[in-house]
Amino acid sequence: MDIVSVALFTPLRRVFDYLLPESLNAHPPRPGQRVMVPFGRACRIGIALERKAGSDIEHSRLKPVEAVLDAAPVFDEEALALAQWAAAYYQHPLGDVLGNMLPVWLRRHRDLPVVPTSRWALTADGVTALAQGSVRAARQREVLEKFAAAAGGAALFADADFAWRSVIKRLVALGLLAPSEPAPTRVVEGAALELNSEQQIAAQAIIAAADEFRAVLLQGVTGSGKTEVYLAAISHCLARARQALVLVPEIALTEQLVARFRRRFGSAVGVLHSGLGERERMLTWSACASGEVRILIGTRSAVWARLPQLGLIVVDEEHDPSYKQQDGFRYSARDIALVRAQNSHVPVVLGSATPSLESLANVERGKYLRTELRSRAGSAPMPVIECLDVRGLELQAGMSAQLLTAIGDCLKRGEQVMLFLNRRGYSPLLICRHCGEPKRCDRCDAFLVYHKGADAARCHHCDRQWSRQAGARCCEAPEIALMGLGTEKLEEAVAELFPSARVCRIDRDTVRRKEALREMLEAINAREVDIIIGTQMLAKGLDFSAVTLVGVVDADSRLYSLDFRAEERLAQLLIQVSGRAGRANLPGRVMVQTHQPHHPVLRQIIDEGYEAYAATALAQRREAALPPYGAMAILRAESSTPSAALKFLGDVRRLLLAEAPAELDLSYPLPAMMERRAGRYRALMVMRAAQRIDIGRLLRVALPALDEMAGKARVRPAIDIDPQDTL
DNA sequence: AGCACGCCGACT
DNA sequence: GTCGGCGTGCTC
Repeated sequence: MDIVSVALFTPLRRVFDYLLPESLNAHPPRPGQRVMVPFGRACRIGIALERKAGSDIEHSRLKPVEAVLDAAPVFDEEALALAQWAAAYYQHPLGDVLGNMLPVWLRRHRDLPVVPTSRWALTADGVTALAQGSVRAARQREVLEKFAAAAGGAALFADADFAWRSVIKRLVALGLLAPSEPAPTRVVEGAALELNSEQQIAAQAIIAAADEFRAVLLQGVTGSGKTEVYLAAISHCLARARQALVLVPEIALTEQLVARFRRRFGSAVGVLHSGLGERERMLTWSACASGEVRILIGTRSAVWARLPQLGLIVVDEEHDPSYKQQDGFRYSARDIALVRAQNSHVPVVLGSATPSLESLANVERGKYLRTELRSRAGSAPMPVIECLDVRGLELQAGMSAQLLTAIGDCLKRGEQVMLFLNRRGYSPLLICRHCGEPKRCDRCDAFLVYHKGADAARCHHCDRQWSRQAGARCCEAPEIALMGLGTEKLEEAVAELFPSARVCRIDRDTVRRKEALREMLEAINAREVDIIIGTQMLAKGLDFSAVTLVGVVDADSRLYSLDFRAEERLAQLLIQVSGRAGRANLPGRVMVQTHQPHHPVLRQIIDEGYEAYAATALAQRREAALPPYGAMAILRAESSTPSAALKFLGDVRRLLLAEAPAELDLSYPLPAMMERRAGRYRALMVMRAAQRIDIGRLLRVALPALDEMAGKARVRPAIDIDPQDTL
């Protein structure tokens, strides 16, 4: 009797046993290999795990494996071990963990995609046609000329250039172009910048650990040249015939970085992020697994990419909360990067101007090695942050006279201004002037936000939108007034106040289109923009060289958050934001408007800097036994009826208390910050312990009962280990 | 999660 | 009289 257990891409916390039919004896599935199995009525793709002689399931109920897919396992040993570890650590079903680790294509399609020819060369006819000028169509001629100009007549077009694709197809049909052998990816070392002494020390620290696990915290102020250190370390890694993985928090950041990496290392650079199509992701994934891609740059999910010769991992902006997946499998790519580096005995670099308190605590414990970059390129000084007390001041579109004057002065000098406001849309409140009721979303506990461009009242928490008048059922003839300030309105007001200034807004609404962000960044860097308005999206490591004034229009909203990490976030945001101001010979200025000028956090960040703030915050966390000095997990629950989630957590709490060791702290069930979201009611319960193993052990014991209770109560539970926010 | 079966409203 | 709404139950 030959049986194989198979993990399926379901949220079910178990694996399924299948019989191995004799027909598969010649090529039995290896662990990590995809298989086709009958499941319920349908046939599904799963991942073969270990072979065994028997099963707990009655033999007659076992079905046979239908087929073994692919020539080789899609998970190597390293990946399978990592999956097992992650499933145990995050208490998440193995099948779903494995599903998250694979490109969607491999979950959905039986066969691998046909690899497109991405290289073509001019044929003899093509050369002649071009020489004779017999190609009439401008686009076709343009493409042919590009090929003619390229070395060996084989130009490479970006995969995304579908417009070119169709032209090329036409030219191939005409016999002027022919597919050519794909050239091997080449690492073409471009010119490296001279590293300064700090950068050399940092790079050396990483290079020295080339064959062992070492976590290096690269702490460098904005503009101190962290990327050059990454490049130096990666160059060394490539020279040793190893692959490098670079994680970035935002898709928006990949483009700038990819361009820079491609300039230095040529075509060996691969990119993986959620903005790519299914097929594209699959191809890059394969190229990583085959070793064709030598450097992979990507967002969160790229941490799972198969890199058989992995030699270095870089986590850029390591403090960024978007490394944590916020639904489903709630893993932290930053933490996975560390585990992966450890498993593979390679160094991992955590880069940030504002390291997470976790990282600083690990430096303190001697677990991470810290190297610092203190000087900015061109020895530009860090800008001074000015705290603007706006209490009692008259504000125009949220801006004080002082800020407006500073903007005017800056524009007069021909320099760029950047304004931050963390609310998108036009106005965050639509109020009925008769009854004073704000418009609310009917599926969330949230107010609607008016978007002027779309002339719609939108909920930012689900995908709903209404017309401006609709939905106000409060009065017979509602008169809707728009209150409050969003980026859209700020943009409008700024354009009115500074009519000759060219204004550009960067937020989730304006970068929705794929190319939009790149175009805007190009316009900004070409100095075709004077005032840049945006949400925190702008703060994430985007490079602007001519900005000398940064205005934080409203720092207050973040001071009232109940989350224990809110202050850390504010500190990081302020420092990151101020890093955008001033470069080289242009001194920068940062103005932070607040109604709480004496707020201790704000004061400390402004007067003493991030390091001092971090030291204070760490002391407080230690005092309160909060992360990074204690373990935390959150048990979340969602239900479609108001009290079911809360009641469920109450029941779970009793269950856990019966099992829990005394040192475990279990909060009462709490409604989530926004209890109702997209029509679902959400509740949570915070678990804390000195050691995370205590939480893990307890959950592991309680999970079967918990899952059963959840099923009966029709509640969807979710376990969030090391939560990023407690709301 | 899928994908069924399974009982009650507006349509050819 | 059907088509179809999504409630609940199972999947080796």
